[in-house]
Amino acid sequence: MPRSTPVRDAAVPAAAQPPATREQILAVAARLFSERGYANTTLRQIAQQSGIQAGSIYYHFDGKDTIAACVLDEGIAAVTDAVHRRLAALPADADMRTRLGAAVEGHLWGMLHRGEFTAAHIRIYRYVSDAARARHRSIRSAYTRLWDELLQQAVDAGLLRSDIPVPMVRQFLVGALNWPVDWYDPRRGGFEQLAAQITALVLDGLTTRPGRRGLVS
Amino acid sequence: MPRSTPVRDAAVPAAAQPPATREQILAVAARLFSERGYANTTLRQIAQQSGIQAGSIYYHFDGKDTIAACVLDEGIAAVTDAVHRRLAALPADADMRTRLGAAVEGHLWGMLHRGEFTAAHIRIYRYVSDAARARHRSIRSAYTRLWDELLQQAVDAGLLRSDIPVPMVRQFLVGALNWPVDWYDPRRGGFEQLAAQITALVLDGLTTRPGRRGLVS
DNA sequence: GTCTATATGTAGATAGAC
DNA sequence: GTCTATCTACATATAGAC
Repeated sequence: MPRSTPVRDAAVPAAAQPPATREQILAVAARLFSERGYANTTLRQIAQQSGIQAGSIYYHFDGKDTIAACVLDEGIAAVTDAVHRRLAALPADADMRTRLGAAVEGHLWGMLHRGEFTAAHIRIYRYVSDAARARHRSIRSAYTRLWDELLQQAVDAGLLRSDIPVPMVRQFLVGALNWPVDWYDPRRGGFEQLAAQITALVLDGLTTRPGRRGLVS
Repeated sequence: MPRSTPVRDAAVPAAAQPPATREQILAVAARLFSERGYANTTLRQIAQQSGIQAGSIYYHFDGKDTIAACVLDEGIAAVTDAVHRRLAALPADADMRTRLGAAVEGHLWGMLHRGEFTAAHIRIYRYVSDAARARHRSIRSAYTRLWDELLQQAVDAGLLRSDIPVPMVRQFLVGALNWPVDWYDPRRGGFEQLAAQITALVLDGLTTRPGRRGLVS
């Protein structure tokens, strides 16, 4: 388990601080894990790009596995927080299509806004130690449950097709939403455009449909 | 580069042969690569599960990197072959929806039928040596081109939405089709059912639509 | 074709100075 | 908090017997 983040003096603006070494290590580790894979990333590489020596890492973390656990934490938190925030910001009487769209946008926002951590999470999750993975199983299954409930409500409301089991729809949907982190390029259209396009694709499909709502562009 | 497969006596039924050591090594490697990651899989593990000693692998392959290259080959070939076969089997006057559906089913069939190799391909591609990856770039871009052409034809035919660029639709689509290998369980419904469900989801989306064609179940 | 034995490199982790 | 130096383990790959 990671050390808990030390409490900072609230009177000092956080922005004035240089990046804490611990956070620096995590950011570098996330990027290297997703670029080079978990086992193929060495503590020496992480240390070098963090501007310290390899041995110094052990002052901040118990070891490589603990670093991986923290990176996984950041990645899943970015996504779940974004989804919860967007859903909570909706008016109480928002219809199901609006709610689904908000959840989709939240997932995409979390994924792309903290791309190093979310990409690292997706790519290294299966390959970290059993201990680190076990610690995350409950977090991930809570997120899964959130989607299953949302999708079931959408089925009940008559918005979603009922000919495919909700868990399978969820696996398809969340899987599809995880890919843009691989290829999204902010220079070709901003986030809002991407979110609208992906939302249209998952909700309405690739084909044209007469009287479609929410046409993009 | 791998040695070319030795020519076998055509008079001897292939099925009567015990699995050639070389093929056995590849199959074990593909499974271990996808289960444990590339860098975290050792030649000793591959050798042990192939029933030989680590040193013996070098009679069949130049090294770990060559094994990875062969696994990548098998994975992409399984998918491209299946797609080409399904498209070629269609009558010449098949409409675009039929053609798109055939390509989707072909991709899924290739992915799931040779799951160890295709899963390994997806998971290790970014992490093998530059040399092995470079060798595959052209193969992968040919496959990408096949999809872009198919999708563009579908746009021209009025079947596919034209408000999202074809390359982005392709990235979304192929990405979405790559996930089922992570969670498909043949004990819960056969391949035909899965293919019909995934096809419906990508073509028509998650939402109900009036007068939808091709309802599943 | 497969074995044993080993050369060589480098990984994660630790100890103790500063 | 960070450094240097080092321990121990195990990886890929090679050599040569059988």
